[in-house]
Formats: sequence, structure tokens, C-alpha cells
Amino acid sequence: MKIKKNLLYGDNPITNYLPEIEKEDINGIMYLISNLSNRFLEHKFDNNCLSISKDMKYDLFSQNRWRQIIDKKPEHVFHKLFQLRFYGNNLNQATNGYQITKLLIDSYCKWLSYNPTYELIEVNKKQVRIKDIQIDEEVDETKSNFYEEVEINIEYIKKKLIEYWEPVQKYLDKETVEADAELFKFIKYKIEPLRKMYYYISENNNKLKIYYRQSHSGRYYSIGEYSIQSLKKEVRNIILNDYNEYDISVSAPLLLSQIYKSITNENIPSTIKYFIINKKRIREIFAEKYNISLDKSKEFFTSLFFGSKLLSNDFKYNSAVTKSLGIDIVNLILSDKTTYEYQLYKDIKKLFDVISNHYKEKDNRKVIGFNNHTLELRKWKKSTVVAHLYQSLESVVLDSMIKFYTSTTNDFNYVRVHDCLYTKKEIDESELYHFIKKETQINTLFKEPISKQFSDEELYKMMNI
DNA sequence: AGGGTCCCTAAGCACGCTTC
DNA sequence: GAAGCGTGCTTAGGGACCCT
Repeated sequence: MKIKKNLLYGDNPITNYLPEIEKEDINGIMYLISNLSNRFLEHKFDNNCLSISKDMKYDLFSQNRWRQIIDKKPEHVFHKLFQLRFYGNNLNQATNGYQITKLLIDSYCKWLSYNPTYELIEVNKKQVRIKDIQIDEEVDETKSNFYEEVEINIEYIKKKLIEYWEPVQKYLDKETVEADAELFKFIKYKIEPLRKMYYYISENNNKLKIYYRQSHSGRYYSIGEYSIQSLKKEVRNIILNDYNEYDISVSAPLLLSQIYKSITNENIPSTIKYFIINKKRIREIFAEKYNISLDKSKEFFTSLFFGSKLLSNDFKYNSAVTKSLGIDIVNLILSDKTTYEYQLYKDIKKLFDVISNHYKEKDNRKVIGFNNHTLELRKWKKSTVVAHLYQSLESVVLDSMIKFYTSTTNDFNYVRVHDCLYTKKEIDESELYHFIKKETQINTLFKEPISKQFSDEELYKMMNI
């Protein structure tokens, strides 16, 4: 256990609010402060009380001491401080009946602005982070297959971080701050991840180390605390600010169609073809028609191409789509069988059936993907099988993209994101297309198609508006 | 010796968020 | 549909201890 000597009791924002801290508990408080940056909004405040998880209590005070000395004695200062518990970690549950108080925002702002020392502490053998500095990478080497390292333009991230910080700063002057979903999400999913990544990269000589693990289908997932793949896209694009993004446009419909075509030798259903050509407008008109947000609309079509059911699913009454859109809208979609969206739903279902049955005939225990990765099945499950095939084909295309990039530029700064490749140097999209076609026989698209698009009038007619 | 209780930890599940 | 991370809660099971 090591503690920075000059970070004294009373020097940090939390202890300012806690007049009676016992000396022996200061380690615990240090631990709390070090965790504050990432988690503070998930702890419910009531006056000067905050709640922390059971594990954290035990880490702080040891389980025995917590139970025997603190939990059983209501007069103990920490009993009062930590007695509250809350369930769930989303905003609604965390703030139910409470407000995000000035204390909370204040502590966070002060904590960030202080930044006086870069000292690390150890508590109960656990290494933790304090004052923004990472001491140890917590990636489990046994889980990751390998890592790749890429150069990052850190100055731009710094600039963006300052921009991000502005909207939070204005809360400093207010007495109380109302629970604000936007603020909550902004800090939790944008500021904190970006800040964390910024320090991670700057500590590593302006390079980003990405650990990958390969899944059964051949996809590479970035793992660990600093996983770049599950960052919000906006944040990821800030980090990879000077990179070029080569995205397989309408990837799921496009690749599924080619699997279908290779099996049946037939043209794909026209509904799916129209979607590939007019994706953007179709999503906009769909959002308009059912009066939902564009994001919900995107989610709807994405789910359809992953084989989502509209109403019920096997284990829960409501499918993911029903949960997202609400039962009324789903019923509305299902009520008119002549609409484009209904027919698209049916055609995708047919496409899934054809692909699934074709492979089931060969062997109903295993499926060999396009990259020769094999899926072993105990029980045949259509959606899993199609997902495996789709992902294996996707990984073939991504491998091919990487091969093209590294061989033509002799550069290895690239980041894998399933059906999208970020590259440091620019490449020619048309050459990339031909390379992939030659290597894999797959047709890809890297930009929204502009030819053969329907007029709005035709689209409205198609969707029965 | 058997039964009950407490302590402690790990593992598993559920949930909520992100990405594609 | 695939997967990731972080968090909260429950449960299983072993060890230590005490009582009958």
C-alpha cells in the first residue's frame, strides 16, 4: 500500500464534504476518489450520502470490518455515508426521486481541475488509477490473440476534449443541478471514454495498442478496458481523426444477397435490391411514416437483416424490435401486408430460410464458413447459422481489404471494425473494389450508390403513403 | 460425530449500454 | 443476430467455529 504523502486529508473534493473522516479510512477514500471519474454518476446522492456497491465497500474497509464495525453502528460516520443502495445502473433508476446534486458535479469538476500530482496508489492488492494516470494494463493476455499498434494524432483529441468540457463547466455555478439525461449520457459515453483513451494513448507514446480476440466466426473483437470498437462512433472518429474510413456500405443486405445468389443462382428479391440502392431515403421515409426517430428507423432495418423477429421470440414475449418501437407500431407494420416494409420483412425471412436449409442439407451439426471457420451445433438454429456465414464472409472481405492496404502502401496503421477499415493512408476505392472482387469474388460497395436511385415519389408509392 | 451458523470468495445471471 | 464492458445481485460451496 502506498499513498502520496502530500495529498492530505481535506485536499480533495470528497473529503471537503466529510468532516469526520477517520485516519485509517483515508485509503478507502483514496480508492473512492480514484474511481470517481468513471462512476460518480452511478451513485445515488441524498444530501451527503452516497451509495457504493457491496464489493467496493468490502474493498474499502474489508468485509469483516464493514459488517462488524460500520454496518451495525448507525452512529458511525461511514454508516450514514454509505447506507443507501440503489438498483440498476441506468439514469432513471439511479436518479429516481433524487437529483444530480451540485456536490456531485462539483466534485467531478474539481477532481479533474486539481490534477496536482500523478501518484498512484494500491489498495488491497488491486492496482487502481488516480489522477488520470494508468499504472498497469489490465488486459488478460490469455484471452487476446494478438495486438496491433497504430499512430494517433493526439493534439486533435486534446482540442476536442476541451470542447467537450465546455457544456459541463456551466453547471459549476448552479446551486443544484437537475437530473439531466443528456448531461448524464454526454459525460458517461463521450467525455469519460475520450478522456480515458487520451491518457492511455499519450502514456504510450501517442500510439494506440489494440488487443484483439478472434471469435468463432473469424471476426476480430477488440477487448480490454480500452476497446475501441464499442466506443461511441463519434468518439472513435475523434480518436482516429486523421484516418480514412472504408466502410462496406449496406454490408448485411449486400453480403447476405451474395450468399443467397451463390446458392440459388437466382436474382435476389426486388425489395432487398431496392433497399441496397435506396437505403438512406427508405429509412428517412420509414421514420416519417411511423413518426419515429431516424435512429429507431435505422435500428429497425438493421435488426431485420440480422434476422430479428417482429413480434414474439422464443424466450421473451417481446422481440427486440417490439421493445424498441413499441407494440403499437409493430402491429401497424404487420396490419398492412401490401406495404414495402412488410414484404421486405417476408423476403428477408425467405432468404434466411433458403440459406439455412441449404447448409442443413449438407450437415445439420456443423457449418463451415467462407473462411473455413467451423460452427459446431448441438441444435440447428437458423439465425445463428446465417450469422456465422455472414460474419465469416465479412471477415474474408476485411482480410482482403487489409491485404490490399498493406501491400499497396506498405503501411500498417489500420484499425479493424468488423465491416469497416480505418487506414492512415488514403487508398483508391475503385482499385480496392477490384482487388476484393479478384481475391474473393465478392462485390462490395464503399460509397452510397447514386445511380439508379428511385425518386421520392416512387418510394412513397412503394411504401403506401 | 453430526448439525447449524457464519464468513468468504468465485461464479453465474441479469441488465444496460456500446459497436457492427 | 454477433460481440464487448461495467455493474448489481444471488447462489454455491468450502472452511472455521460452536453446540449438542
